[in-house]
Amino acid sequence: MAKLDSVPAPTLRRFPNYLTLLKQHLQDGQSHISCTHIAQDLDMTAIRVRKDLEMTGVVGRPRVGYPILPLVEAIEQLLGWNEPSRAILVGAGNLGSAIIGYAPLGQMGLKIMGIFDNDAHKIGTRIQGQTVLTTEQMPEMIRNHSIDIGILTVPEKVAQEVADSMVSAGLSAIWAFTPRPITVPEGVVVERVQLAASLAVLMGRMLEEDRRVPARAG
Amino acid sequence: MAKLDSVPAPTLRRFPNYLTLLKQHLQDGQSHISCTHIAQDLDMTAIRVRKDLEMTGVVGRPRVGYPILPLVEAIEQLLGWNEPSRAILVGAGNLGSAIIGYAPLGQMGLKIMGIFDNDAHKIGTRIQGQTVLTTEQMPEMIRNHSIDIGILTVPEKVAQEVADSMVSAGLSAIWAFTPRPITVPEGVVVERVQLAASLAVLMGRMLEEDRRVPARAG
DNA sequence: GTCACACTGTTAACCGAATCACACTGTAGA
DNA sequence: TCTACAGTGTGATTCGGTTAACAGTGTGAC
Repeated sequence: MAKLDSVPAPTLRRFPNYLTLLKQHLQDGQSHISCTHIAQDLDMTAIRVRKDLEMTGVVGRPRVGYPILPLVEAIEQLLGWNEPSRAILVGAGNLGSAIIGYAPLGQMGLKIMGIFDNDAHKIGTRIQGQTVLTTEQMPEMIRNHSIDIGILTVPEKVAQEVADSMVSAGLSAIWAFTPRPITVPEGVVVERVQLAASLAVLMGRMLEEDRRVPARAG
Repeated sequence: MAKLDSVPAPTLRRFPNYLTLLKQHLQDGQSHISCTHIAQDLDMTAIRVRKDLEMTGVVGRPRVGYPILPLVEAIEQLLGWNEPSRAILVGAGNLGSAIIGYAPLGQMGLKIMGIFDNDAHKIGTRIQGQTVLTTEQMPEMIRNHSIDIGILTVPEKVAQEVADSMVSAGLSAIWAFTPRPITVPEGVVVERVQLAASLAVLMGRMLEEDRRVPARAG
């Protein structure tokens, strides 16, 4: 039985990596896999893999490893990827379209129920087979289809406003691609994808490397 | 003078947040700002702000706060955002186009020097005013224009291959949007943007919340 | 049957980041 | 000039996640 303890965020972040690897080995016909093997494939230490898998409650056997199928099922259950969650996307710009087109979204238990924008030029157009609706129709959609997750890819200026109307319509989780934080009431979960933060880490480390080995002089 | 100690990754990640806030206050005509104020605006603790700003080497004054302009300059220097870095993007699909169209890229010191793809349908088309070139032309471009950063938005299958040819052409940093890790030699910096990981955290926490307050049943 | 050992499960040590507590400083106000 | 105090700077503490160390276990080989 899976533990009900809260899973640390770093572990949650690594779960998808395990999933893709496990599914691949499953397709190759294997039924068990050892954490040493997983660690090698994903370039991490065996201990960390063991610790992460411990969260699933699945037990392994000496000289055999962990049973893959139960692992996959346990992880998917911990992530809620075993059954589809209903989601909407607001902001059908470049980024929004890219997210919608991101193939493995379906494998992650996400079902896009609607796409919204307030740009007259975009309303009525189709993205990946779905018609773009006006933002005004959003709250109704959230209520009538009991949407769980809102994907926020609107420009900075209206981000907070849209988030507010999402929350007041009953959404419980927001996946935000906004450069600045948004504030939500207690109980609503927000996860931000910060491209700027990621780039900052990349360039910061790059400068550090250059400083350590000054091969190229600016 | 800014410290040359390595800046912790979490701090690097927060720097862009400070930057946008600071620039905004600068535009509003303010010359100084206190960490308490910053903390309130960004919904974090004052202590953490102070610790982060400590890395810049800029000193604040009691009852006045930190001088904004030096702060901005110090942070941009630590991130290498003060002068443009030359970058290329490989993989002109949905995601690639979205990245190219991501407005603040220029403010982050990134100058896109070329866009590459190996899909015959895309080669020759224009994205944000730039013509898509064939992947074969990439190494030449890297060498001739001393490109620093490669943005990797290709499908999973060719990711490692493209990364390899980037590295062998002399790139020193890769910003990868690939679902699986890529391996590079020592000295090359890789930063992955993992959409799946982010979504995993969101949904994991959502389930936790539901478990804690079981308002909605299945 | 029994032996070796690959691999797991668990407790303890470690480390870095976040947080706390508090001394210090110099400005603003009287 | 003096005082109060907002706000900084810093050493000590806590905390969570990673790593290490080691005991336990049951499979596969002989």
